[in-house]
Amino acid sequence: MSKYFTRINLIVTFVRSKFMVMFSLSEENYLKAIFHLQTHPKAGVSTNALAEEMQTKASSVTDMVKKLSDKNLVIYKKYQGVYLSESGRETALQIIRKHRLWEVFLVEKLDFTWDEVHEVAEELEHIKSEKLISELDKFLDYPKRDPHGDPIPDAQGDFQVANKTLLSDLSKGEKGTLVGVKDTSPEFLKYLDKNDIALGKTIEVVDKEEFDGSMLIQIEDQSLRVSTMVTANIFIKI
Amino acid sequence: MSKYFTRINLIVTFVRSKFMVMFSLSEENYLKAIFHLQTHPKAGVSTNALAEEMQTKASSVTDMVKKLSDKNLVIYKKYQGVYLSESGRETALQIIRKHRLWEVFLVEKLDFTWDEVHEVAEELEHIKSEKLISELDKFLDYPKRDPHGDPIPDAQGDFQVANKTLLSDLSKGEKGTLVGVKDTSPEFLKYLDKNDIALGKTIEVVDKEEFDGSMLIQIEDQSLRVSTMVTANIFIKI
DNA sequence: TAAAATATTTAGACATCTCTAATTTTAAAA
DNA sequence: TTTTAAAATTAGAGATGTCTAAATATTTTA
Repeated sequence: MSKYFTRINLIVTFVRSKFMVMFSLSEENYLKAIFHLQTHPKAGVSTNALAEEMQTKASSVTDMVKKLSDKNLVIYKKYQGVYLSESGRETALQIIRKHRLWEVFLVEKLDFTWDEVHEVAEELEHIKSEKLISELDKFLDYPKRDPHGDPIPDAQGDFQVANKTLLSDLSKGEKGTLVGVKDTSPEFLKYLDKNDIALGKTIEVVDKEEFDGSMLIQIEDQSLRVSTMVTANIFIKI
Repeated sequence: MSKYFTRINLIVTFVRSKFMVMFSLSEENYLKAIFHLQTHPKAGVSTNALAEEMQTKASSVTDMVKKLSDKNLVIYKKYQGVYLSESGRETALQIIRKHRLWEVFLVEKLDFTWDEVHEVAEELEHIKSEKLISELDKFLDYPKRDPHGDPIPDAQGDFQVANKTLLSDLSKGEKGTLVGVKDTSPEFLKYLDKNDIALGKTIEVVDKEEFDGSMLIQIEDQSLRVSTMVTANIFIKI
Protein backbone atom coordinates (compact mmCIF):
# COMPACT_ATOMS: atom_id res chain seq x y z
CA MET A 1 0.00 0.00 0.00
CA SER A 2 2.67 2.49 0.96
CA LYS A 3 4.58 1.59 -2.19
CA TYR A 4 1.69 2.75 -4.39
CA PHE A 5 1.31 5.89 -2.34
CA THR A 6 4.94 6.80 -2.95
CA ARG A 7 4.59 6.31 -6.71
CA ILE A 8 1.56 8.56 -6.90
CA ASN A 9 3.41 11.21 -4.96
CA LEU A 10 6.31 11.15 -7.39
CA ILE A 11 4.00 11.61 -10.36
CA VAL A 12 2.24 14.54 -8.73
CA THR A 13 5.57 16.16 -7.98
CA PHE A 14 6.66 15.76 -11.58
CA VAL A 15 3.45 17.20 -12.98
CA ARG A 16 3.63 20.19 -10.67
CA SER A 17 7.22 20.95 -11.48
CA LYS A 18 6.49 20.79 -15.19
CA PHE A 19 3.20 22.62 -15.52
CA MET A 20 1.94 24.09 -12.29
CA VAL A 21 4.88 26.10 -11.07
CA MET A 22 3.61 29.57 -10.41
CA PHE A 23 5.73 32.49 -9.36
CA SER A 24 4.66 35.93 -8.22
CA LEU A 25 5.03 38.97 -10.44
CA SER A 26 7.87 40.16 -8.27
CA GLU A 27 9.68 36.83 -8.30
CA GLU A 28 9.47 36.65 -12.09
CA ASN A 29 10.82 40.17 -12.46
CA TYR A 30 13.75 39.42 -10.16
CA LEU A 31 14.64 36.28 -12.14
CA LYS A 32 14.57 38.25 -15.38
CA ALA A 33 16.71 41.02 -13.90
CA ILE A 34 19.29 38.54 -12.61
CA PHE A 35 19.41 36.89 -16.04
CA HIS A 36 20.04 40.23 -17.76
CA LEU A 37 22.74 41.24 -15.28
CA GLN A 38 24.47 37.87 -15.28
CA THR A 39 26.73 38.47 -18.27
CA HIS A 40 29.43 36.01 -17.25
CA PRO A 41 27.80 32.65 -16.42
CA LYS A 42 29.77 32.19 -13.21
CA ALA A 43 29.92 35.80 -11.97
CA GLY A 44 27.45 36.51 -9.20
CA VAL A 45 25.14 39.51 -9.46
CA SER A 46 25.65 42.02 -6.64
CA THR A 47 22.84 43.15 -4.36
CA ASN A 48 23.31 46.80 -5.32
CA ALA A 49 23.28 46.07 -9.05
CA LEU A 50 20.03 44.16 -8.64
CA ALA A 51 18.55 46.96 -6.52
CA GLU A 52 19.45 49.46 -9.25
CA GLU A 53 17.92 47.27 -11.99
CA MET A 54 14.76 46.62 -9.97
CA GLN A 55 14.43 50.25 -8.87
CA THR A 56 14.32 49.25 -5.23
CA LYS A 57 16.50 49.16 -2.11
CA ALA A 58 19.30 46.74 -1.32
CA SER A 59 17.49 45.48 1.77
CA SER A 60 14.46 44.50 -0.31
CA VAL A 61 16.75 42.65 -2.69
CA THR A 62 18.32 40.66 0.14
CA ASP A 63 14.87 39.59 1.31
CA MET A 64 13.71 38.50 -2.13
CA VAL A 65 16.95 36.74 -2.98
CA LYS A 66 16.58 34.64 0.16
CA LYS A 67 13.09 33.71 -0.92
CA LEU A 68 14.25 32.74 -4.40
CA SER A 69 17.05 30.73 -2.85
CA ASP A 70 14.56 28.83 -0.67
CA LYS A 71 12.71 27.92 -3.87
CA ASN A 72 15.97 26.79 -5.50
CA LEU A 73 15.68 29.34 -8.27
CA VAL A 74 18.98 31.02 -7.41
CA ILE A 75 22.23 30.13 -5.71
CA TYR A 76 22.99 32.60 -2.99
CA LYS A 77 25.62 32.91 -0.29
CA LYS A 78 25.57 35.93 1.97
CA TYR A 79 27.77 38.78 0.76
CA GLN A 80 28.76 36.70 -2.31
CA GLY A 81 26.17 37.81 -4.84
CA VAL A 82 23.53 35.67 -6.53
CA TYR A 83 23.48 33.31 -9.56
CA LEU A 84 20.56 31.72 -11.37
CA SER A 85 20.20 27.99 -10.77
CA GLU A 86 19.36 25.78 -13.74
CA SER A 87 15.65 25.97 -12.94
CA GLY A 88 15.88 29.73 -12.35
CA ARG A 89 17.52 30.14 -15.73
CA GLU A 90 14.82 28.07 -17.44
CA THR A 91 12.12 30.16 -15.80
CA ALA A 92 13.82 33.43 -16.76
CA LEU A 93 14.15 32.26 -20.37
CA GLN A 94 10.45 31.42 -20.58
CA ILE A 95 9.56 34.90 -19.34
CA ILE A 96 11.94 36.45 -21.87
CA ARG A 97 10.42 34.23 -24.58
CA LYS A 98 6.96 35.53 -23.74
CA HIS A 99 8.15 39.15 -23.58
CA ARG A 100 9.76 39.00 -27.01
CA LEU A 101 6.90 37.12 -28.68
CA TRP A 102 4.45 39.75 -27.43
CA GLU A 103 6.75 42.48 -28.78
CA VAL A 104 6.62 40.89 -32.22
CA PHE A 105 2.83 40.67 -31.98
CA LEU A 106 2.51 44.32 -31.00
CA VAL A 107 4.68 45.54 -33.88
CA GLU A 108 3.53 43.18 -36.62
CA LYS A 109 -0.16 42.89 -35.85
CA LEU A 110 -1.11 45.97 -33.82
CA ASP A 111 1.02 48.64 -35.53
CA PHE A 112 3.07 49.52 -32.45
CA THR A 113 6.49 51.09 -33.11
CA TRP A 114 9.62 49.46 -31.70
CA ASP A 115 9.93 52.15 -29.03
CA GLU A 116 6.37 51.56 -27.73
CA VAL A 117 6.40 47.82 -27.14
CA HIS A 118 8.58 47.34 -24.08
CA GLU A 119 6.24 48.73 -21.44
CA VAL A 120 3.20 46.72 -22.55
CA ALA A 121 5.25 43.54 -23.03
CA GLU A 122 6.43 43.92 -19.42
CA GLU A 123 2.85 43.23 -18.40
CA LEU A 124 1.92 40.66 -21.05
CA GLU A 125 4.96 38.50 -20.25
CA HIS A 126 3.38 37.47 -16.92
CA ILE A 127 0.18 35.95 -18.37
CA LYS A 128 0.13 32.27 -17.45
CA SER A 129 -0.96 29.92 -20.22
CA GLU A 130 1.18 27.42 -22.07
CA LYS A 131 -1.34 27.26 -24.88
CA LEU A 132 -1.49 31.03 -25.26
CA ILE A 133 2.22 31.23 -25.94
CA SER A 134 2.51 28.20 -28.20
CA GLU A 135 -0.45 29.44 -30.27
CA LEU A 136 0.91 32.98 -30.37
CA ASP A 137 4.25 31.61 -31.56
CA LYS A 138 2.46 29.71 -34.33
CA PHE A 139 0.29 32.72 -35.23
CA LEU A 140 3.43 34.84 -35.64
CA ASP A 141 5.03 32.06 -37.70
CA TYR A 142 7.73 31.17 -35.19
CA PRO A 143 9.76 34.39 -35.23
CA LYS A 144 13.45 34.06 -34.35
CA ARG A 145 14.03 37.67 -33.23
CA ASP A 146 12.09 40.48 -31.56
CA PRO A 147 11.73 44.01 -33.04
CA HIS A 148 15.08 45.06 -31.51
CA GLY A 149 16.96 42.11 -32.99
CA ASP A 150 17.13 40.09 -29.77
CA PRO A 151 16.75 36.31 -30.14
CA ILE A 152 13.53 34.62 -29.00
CA PRO A 153 14.11 31.43 -26.97
CA ASP A 154 12.05 28.43 -28.11
CA ALA A 155 9.75 26.40 -25.83
CA GLN A 156 12.82 24.51 -24.56
CA GLY A 157 14.65 27.75 -23.76
CA ASP A 158 17.15 27.36 -26.60
CA PHE A 159 18.09 30.36 -28.69
CA GLN A 160 20.76 31.38 -31.18
CA VAL A 161 23.54 33.56 -29.82
CA ALA A 162 24.43 35.69 -32.83
CA ASN A 163 28.05 36.59 -33.50
CA LYS A 164 27.58 40.30 -33.33
CA THR A 165 29.95 43.20 -32.66
CA LEU A 166 29.38 46.68 -31.30
CA LEU A 167 29.65 49.29 -34.02
CA SER A 168 32.04 51.14 -31.70
CA ASP A 169 34.48 48.18 -31.92
CA LEU A 170 34.73 48.40 -35.72
CA SER A 171 37.69 50.08 -37.44
CA LYS A 172 37.74 52.49 -40.36
CA GLY A 173 36.78 50.69 -43.55
CA GLU A 174 34.94 47.78 -41.92
CA LYS A 175 31.29 47.19 -42.71
CA GLY A 176 28.35 44.95 -41.82
CA THR A 177 24.62 44.71 -41.19
CA LEU A 178 22.76 46.28 -38.30
CA VAL A 179 21.35 43.27 -36.39
CA GLY A 180 20.44 44.68 -32.99
CA VAL A 181 20.45 47.48 -30.44
CA LYS A 182 21.82 47.35 -26.91
CA ASP A 183 19.90 50.32 -25.51
CA THR A 184 16.18 49.79 -26.14
CA SER A 185 14.94 52.97 -24.47
CA PRO A 186 12.29 54.94 -26.39
CA GLU A 187 14.66 57.91 -26.53
CA PHE A 188 17.41 56.01 -28.34
CA LEU A 189 14.99 54.16 -30.63
CA LYS A 190 13.30 57.41 -31.66
CA TYR A 191 16.71 58.91 -32.43
CA LEU A 192 17.42 55.95 -34.72
CA ASP A 193 14.03 56.30 -36.45
CA LYS A 194 14.59 60.02 -37.00
CA ASN A 195 17.92 59.28 -38.70
CA ASP A 196 16.58 56.37 -40.73
CA ILE A 197 18.75 53.84 -38.95
CA ALA A 198 16.96 50.48 -38.84
CA LEU A 199 17.53 46.74 -38.46
CA GLY A 200 18.89 45.07 -41.59
CA LYS A 201 20.59 48.13 -43.03
CA THR A 202 24.20 48.04 -44.19
CA ILE A 203 26.65 50.25 -42.32
CA GLU A 204 30.23 51.10 -43.26
CA VAL A 205 32.72 52.98 -41.07
CA VAL A 206 33.98 55.73 -43.40
CA ASP A 207 36.02 57.51 -40.75
CA LYS A 208 36.70 57.17 -37.04
CA GLU A 209 37.84 60.06 -34.84
CA GLU A 210 40.59 58.87 -32.50
CA PHE A 211 39.94 61.62 -29.95
CA ASP A 212 36.34 60.84 -28.95
CA GLY A 213 35.55 57.65 -30.91
CA SER A 214 32.85 59.34 -32.98
CA MET A 215 32.35 57.97 -36.48
CA LEU A 216 31.37 59.04 -39.94
CA ILE A 217 29.24 56.17 -41.21
CA GLN A 218 27.70 55.35 -44.55
CA ILE A 219 24.27 53.77 -43.97
CA GLU A 220 22.83 52.74 -47.33
CA ASP A 221 22.46 56.06 -49.29
CA GLN A 222 23.09 58.24 -46.28
CA SER A 223 26.25 59.66 -44.74
CA LEU A 224 26.04 60.41 -41.00
CA ARG A 225 28.27 61.43 -38.07
CA VAL A 226 27.49 59.61 -34.81
CA SER A 227 28.90 59.75 -31.28
CA THR A 228 30.02 56.78 -29.15
CA MET A 229 26.72 57.11 -27.23
CA VAL A 230 25.24 55.82 -30.49
CA THR A 231 27.93 53.44 -31.78
CA ALA A 232 28.26 51.66 -28.42
CA ASN A 233 24.58 50.72 -28.59
CA ILE A 234 24.36 49.29 -32.11
CA PHE A 235 25.14 45.65 -32.91
CA ILE A 236 26.68 44.79 -36.28
CA LYS A 237 27.09 41.42 -37.97
CA ILE A 238 30.16 41.51 -40.15
CA MET B 1 1.68 83.74 -12.22
CA SER B 2 -0.64 81.91 -9.87
CA LYS B 3 -3.37 82.03 -12.51
CA TYR B 4 -1.25 80.01 -14.94
CA PHE B 5 -0.35 77.59 -12.21
CA THR B 6 -4.01 76.94 -11.51
CA ARG B 7 -4.78 76.30 -15.15
CA ILE B 8 -1.99 73.78 -15.48
CA ASN B 9 -3.21 72.00 -12.38
CA LEU B 10 -6.68 71.67 -13.80
CA ILE B 11 -5.37 70.14 -17.00
CA VAL B 12 -3.24 67.64 -15.11
CA THR B 13 -6.21 66.64 -12.99
CA PHE B 14 -8.32 66.11 -16.09
CA VAL B 15 -5.67 64.02 -17.82
CA ARG B 16 -5.19 61.83 -14.77
CA SER B 17 -8.87 61.17 -14.29
CA LYS B 18 -9.27 60.28 -17.93
CA PHE B 19 -6.20 58.19 -18.65
CA MET B 20 -4.09 57.50 -15.60
CA VAL B 21 -6.56 56.01 -13.18
CA MET B 22 -5.06 52.77 -12.02
CA PHE B 23 -6.80 50.20 -9.90
CA SER B 24 -5.41 47.07 -8.32
CA LEU B 25 -6.18 43.63 -9.69
CA SER B 26 -8.43 43.00 -6.72
CA GLU B 27 -10.30 46.28 -7.07
CA GLU B 28 -10.94 45.63 -10.77
CA ASN B 29 -12.24 42.13 -10.06
CA TYR B 30 -14.60 43.43 -7.38
CA LEU B 31 -16.01 46.07 -9.74
CA LYS B 32 -16.59 43.46 -12.41
CA ALA B 33 -18.28 41.12 -9.93
CA ILE B 34 -20.57 43.88 -8.65
CA PHE B 35 -21.49 44.75 -12.25
CA HIS B 36 -22.40 41.15 -13.03
CA LEU B 37 -24.45 40.75 -9.84
CA GLN B 38 -26.24 44.06 -10.17
CA THR B 39 -29.07 42.88 -12.40
CA HIS B 40 -31.54 45.56 -11.33
CA PRO B 41 -29.87 48.99 -11.62
CA LYS B 42 -31.06 50.17 -8.21
CA ALA B 43 -30.85 46.93 -6.24
CA GLY B 44 -27.80 46.77 -3.99
CA VAL B 45 -25.53 43.75 -4.13
CA SER B 46 -25.31 41.91 -0.80
CA THR B 47 -22.04 41.24 0.98
CA ASN B 48 -22.61 37.49 0.98
CA ALA B 49 -23.44 37.38 -2.73
CA LEU B 50 -20.23 39.26 -3.49
CA ALA B 51 -18.24 36.95 -1.22
CA GLU B 52 -19.65 33.94 -3.08
CA GLU B 53 -18.86 35.47 -6.49
CA MET B 54 -15.34 36.46 -5.41
CA GLN B 55 -14.64 33.14 -3.67
CA THR B 56 -13.73 34.92 -0.46
CA LYS B 57 -15.16 35.72 2.98
CA ALA B 58 -17.78 38.32 3.84
CA SER B 59 -15.35 40.18 6.09
CA SER B 60 -12.90 40.62 3.22
CA VAL B 61 -15.74 41.95 1.08
CA THR B 62 -16.68 44.54 3.70
CA ASP B 63 -13.08 45.78 3.80
CA MET B 64 -12.78 46.06 0.04
CA VAL B 65 -16.17 47.66 -0.41
CA LYS B 66 -15.17 50.38 2.04
CA LYS B 67 -12.03 50.99 0.02
CA LEU B 68 -13.97 51.21 -3.24
CA SER B 69 -16.40 53.56 -1.56
CA ASP B 70 -13.53 55.84 -0.46
CA LYS B 71 -12.50 56.01 -4.12
CA ASN B 72 -16.07 56.81 -5.18
CA LEU B 73 -16.33 53.71 -7.33
CA VAL B 74 -19.31 52.35 -5.39
CA ILE B 75 -22.10 53.66 -3.24
CA TYR B 76 -22.17 51.87 0.06
CA LYS B 77 -24.14 52.20 3.29
CA LYS B 78 -23.46 49.73 6.07
CA TYR B 79 -25.80 46.74 6.04
CA GLN B 80 -27.51 48.13 2.92
CA GLY B 81 -25.55 46.43 0.13
CA VAL B 82 -23.42 48.11 -2.53
CA TYR B 83 -24.09 49.75 -5.93
CA LEU B 84 -21.71 50.84 -8.66
CA SER B 85 -21.34 54.60 -8.97
CA GLU B 86 -21.25 56.09 -12.45
CA SER B 87 -17.45 56.00 -12.49
CA GLY B 88 -17.43 52.46 -11.07
CA ARG B 89 -19.78 51.37 -13.83
CA GLU B 90 -17.58 52.96 -16.50
CA THR B 91 -14.53 51.22 -15.09
CA ALA B 92 -16.31 47.86 -14.93
CA LEU B 93 -17.46 48.23 -18.54
CA GLN B 94 -13.93 48.94 -19.74
CA ILE B 95 -12.68 45.77 -18.03
CA ILE B 96 -15.53 43.77 -19.58
CA ARG B 97 -14.70 45.34 -22.95
CA LYS B 98 -11.11 44.15 -22.64
CA HIS B 99 -12.15 40.69 -21.46
CA ARG B 100 -14.46 40.14 -24.41
CA LEU B 101 -12.10 41.57 -27.03
CA TRP B 102 -9.37 39.21 -25.82
CA GLU B 103 -11.83 36.30 -26.02
CA VAL B 104 -12.51 37.14 -29.66
CA PHE B 105 -8.77 37.31 -30.30
CA LEU B 106 -8.15 33.95 -28.68
CA VAL B 107 -10.86 32.21 -30.69
CA GLU B 108 -10.41 33.91 -34.04
CA LYS B 109 -6.63 34.26 -34.18
CA LEU B 110 -5.19 31.66 -31.81
CA ASP B 111 -7.57 28.73 -32.41
CA PHE B 112 -8.89 28.56 -28.85
CA THR B 113 -12.31 26.97 -28.40
CA TRP B 114 -15.09 28.94 -26.70
CA ASP B 115 -14.76 26.88 -23.53
CA GLU B 116 -11.03 27.64 -23.19
CA VAL B 117 -11.01 31.43 -23.40
CA HIS B 118 -12.47 32.59 -20.12
CA GLU B 119 -9.58 31.73 -17.81
CA VAL B 120 -6.91 33.39 -19.97
CA ALA B 121 -9.10 36.44 -20.65
CA GLU B 122 -9.44 36.87 -16.87
CA GLU B 123 -5.73 37.67 -16.84
CA LEU B 124 -5.47 39.59 -20.10
CA GLU B 125 -8.31 41.96 -19.13
CA HIS B 126 -6.05 43.62 -16.55
CA ILE B 127 -3.29 44.73 -18.94
CA LYS B 128 -3.13 48.52 -18.85
CA SER B 129 -2.74 50.20 -22.23
CA GLU B 130 -5.29 52.31 -24.05
CA LYS B 131 -3.45 51.81 -27.32
CA LEU B 132 -3.31 48.04 -26.90
CA ILE B 133 -7.08 47.79 -26.69
CA SER B 134 -7.93 50.28 -29.42
CA GLU B 135 -5.46 48.56 -31.78
CA LEU B 136 -6.73 45.11 -30.82
CA ASP B 137 -10.28 46.29 -31.52
CA LYS B 138 -9.17 47.51 -34.95
CA PHE B 139 -7.18 44.32 -35.64
CA LEU B 140 -10.29 42.23 -34.90
CA ASP B 141 -12.37 44.56 -37.11
CA TYR B 142 -14.47 46.02 -34.30
CA PRO B 143 -16.39 42.91 -33.22
CA LYS B 144 -19.79 43.51 -31.63
CA ARG B 145 -20.02 40.24 -29.68
CA ASP B 146 -17.71 37.80 -27.93
CA PRO B 147 -17.58 34.04 -28.66
CA HIS B 148 -20.49 33.41 -26.25
CA GLY B 149 -22.71 36.02 -27.87
CA ASP B 150 -22.23 38.67 -25.19
CA PRO B 151 -22.05 42.28 -26.43
CA ILE B 152 -18.69 44.10 -26.41
CA PRO B 153 -18.88 47.66 -25.03
CA ASP B 154 -17.20 50.30 -27.20
CA ALA B 155 -14.52 52.72 -25.98
CA GLN B 156 -17.28 54.89 -24.48
CA GLY B 157 -18.80 51.94 -22.63
CA ASP B 158 -21.87 51.77 -24.86
CA PHE B 159 -23.17 48.40 -26.02
CA GLN B 160 -26.28 46.95 -27.57
CA VAL B 161 -28.67 45.17 -25.23
CA ALA B 162 -30.11 42.49 -27.47
CA ASN B 163 -33.76 41.54 -27.12
CA LYS B 164 -33.15 37.94 -26.30
CA THR B 165 -35.27 35.31 -24.56
CA LEU B 166 -34.35 32.18 -22.67
CA LEU B 167 -35.15 29.06 -24.66
CA SER B 168 -36.96 27.78 -21.55
CA ASP B 169 -39.44 30.68 -21.87
CA LEU B 170 -40.48 29.70 -25.39
CA SER B 171 -43.69 27.76 -26.05
CA LYS B 172 -44.31 24.80 -28.35
CA GLY B 173 -44.09 25.87 -31.98
CA GLU B 174 -42.02 29.03 -31.40
CA LYS B 175 -38.62 29.37 -33.05
CA GLY B 176 -35.63 31.68 -33.29
CA THR B 177 -31.87 31.96 -33.53
CA LEU B 178 -29.37 30.97 -30.84
CA VAL B 179 -27.67 34.28 -29.93
CA GLY B 180 -26.02 33.58 -26.59
CA VAL B 181 -25.43 31.37 -23.56
CA LYS B 182 -26.03 32.25 -19.94
CA ASP B 183 -23.77 29.61 -18.39
CA THR B 184 -20.27 29.92 -19.91
CA SER B 185 -18.65 27.12 -17.92
CA PRO B 186 -16.41 24.75 -19.91
CA GLU B 187 -18.70 21.86 -18.91
CA PHE B 188 -21.81 23.40 -20.46
CA LEU B 189 -19.99 24.68 -23.54
CA LYS B 190 -18.48 21.24 -24.20
CA TYR B 191 -21.95 19.70 -23.89
CA LEU B 192 -23.19 22.14 -26.55
CA ASP B 193 -20.25 21.38 -28.85
CA LYS B 194 -20.82 17.64 -28.50
CA ASN B 195 -24.44 18.06 -29.56
CA ASP B 196 -23.65 20.47 -32.40
CA ILE B 197 -25.44 23.36 -30.74
CA ALA B 198 -23.75 26.63 -31.71
CA LEU B 199 -24.31 30.38 -32.02
CA GLY B 200 -26.33 31.40 -35.06
CA LYS B 201 -28.23 28.13 -35.44
CA THR B 202 -32.02 28.07 -35.78
CA ILE B 203 -33.95 26.34 -33.02
CA GLU B 204 -37.64 25.39 -32.98
CA VAL B 205 -39.56 24.05 -29.99
CA VAL B 206 -41.20 20.91 -31.37
CA ASP B 207 -42.59 19.77 -28.04
CA LYS B 208 -42.47 20.87 -24.42
CA GLU B 209 -43.07 18.51 -21.48
CA GLU B 210 -45.30 20.22 -18.89
CA PHE B 211 -44.05 18.04 -16.03
CA ASP B 212 -40.32 18.94 -16.03
CA GLY B 213 -40.07 21.63 -18.70
CA SER B 214 -37.80 19.52 -20.91
CA MET B 215 -38.09 20.12 -24.65
CA LEU B 216 -37.85 18.34 -27.93
CA ILE B 217 -36.12 20.84 -30.19
CA GLN B 218 -35.34 20.91 -33.87
CA ILE B 219 -31.92 22.52 -34.37
CA GLU B 220 -31.25 22.79 -38.10
CA ASP B 221 -31.19 19.15 -39.37
CA GLN B 222 -31.14 17.63 -35.92
CA SER B 223 -33.86 16.63 -33.47
CA LEU B 224 -32.85 16.65 -29.79
CA ARG B 225 -34.38 16.32 -26.32
CA VAL B 226 -32.97 18.73 -23.74
CA SER B 227 -33.58 19.38 -20.03
CA THR B 228 -34.29 22.74 -18.38
CA MET B 229 -30.65 22.75 -17.20
CA VAL B 230 -29.92 23.32 -20.88
CA THR B 231 -32.89 25.42 -22.03
CA ALA B 232 -32.55 27.87 -19.12
CA ASN B 233 -29.00 28.69 -20.27
CA ILE B 234 -29.57 29.34 -23.96
CA PHE B 235 -30.59 32.75 -25.31
CA ILE B 236 -32.81 32.93 -28.37
CA LYS B 237 -33.65 35.89 -30.61
CA ILE B 238 -37.12 35.44 -32.02
C1' DT C 1 47.74 46.08 8.11
C1' DA C 2 44.74 49.33 10.39
C1' DA C 3 41.40 52.92 9.40
C1' DA C 4 37.99 54.53 6.31
C1' DA C 5 34.71 53.81 2.85
C1' DT C 6 31.52 50.93 0.64
C1' DA C 7 28.46 47.02 0.31
C1' DT C 8 25.34 43.99 2.42
C1' DT C 9 22.41 42.22 5.85
C1' DT C 10 19.30 42.46 9.91
C1' DA C 11 15.62 44.40 12.71
C1' DG C 12 11.53 46.51 12.99
C1' DA C 13 7.77 48.79 10.73
C1' DC C 14 4.12 49.75 7.13
C1' DA C 15 0.61 48.96 3.28
C1' DT C 16 -2.37 45.70 0.96
C1' DC C 17 -5.41 42.08 1.06
C1' DT C 18 -6.64 38.23 3.26
C1' DC C 19 -8.38 35.29 7.25
C1' DT C 20 -10.81 33.69 11.92
C1' DA C 21 -13.39 34.81 15.79
C1' DA C 22 -16.11 37.75 18.02
C1' DT C 23 -19.81 41.50 17.99
C1' DT C 24 -23.51 44.13 16.10
C1' DT C 25 -27.41 44.87 13.09
C1' DT C 26 -31.26 43.39 10.51
C1' DA C 27 -34.79 40.05 9.23
C1' DA C 28 -37.74 36.12 10.33
C1' DA C 29 -40.40 33.29 13.41
C1' DA C 30 -42.97 32.25 17.35
C1' DT D 1 -43.45 42.01 19.92
C1' DT D 2 -40.07 39.44 21.92
C1' DT D 3 -36.98 35.76 20.67
C1' DT D 4 -34.22 33.49 17.36
C1' DA D 5 -31.75 33.13 13.17
C1' DA D 6 -29.20 35.13 9.50
C1' DA D 7 -26.34 38.67 7.59
C1' DA D 8 -22.92 42.01 8.03
C1' DT D 9 -19.28 44.35 10.46
C1' DT D 10 -15.28 44.96 13.57
C1' DA D 11 -11.04 43.52 15.86
C1' DG D 12 -6.94 41.37 15.63
C1' DA D 13 -3.69 38.73 13.15
C1' DG D 14 -0.96 36.53 9.03
C1' DA D 15 1.53 36.71 4.34
C1' DT D 16 3.77 39.35 0.89
C1' DG D 17 6.73 42.76 -0.51
C1' DT D 18 8.31 47.05 0.52
C1' DC D 19 10.85 50.67 3.41
C1' DT D 20 14.30 53.15 6.96
C1' DA D 21 17.78 52.86 10.24
C1' DA D 22 21.19 50.31 12.49
C1' DA D 23 24.58 46.66 12.53
C1' DT D 24 27.92 43.79 10.29
C1' DA D 25 31.15 42.30 6.33
C1' DT D 26 34.08 43.31 2.83
C1' DT D 27 37.04 46.15 0.14
C1' DT D 28 39.90 50.06 -0.52
C1' DT D 29 43.26 53.29 0.78
C1' DA D 30 46.66 55.32 3.37
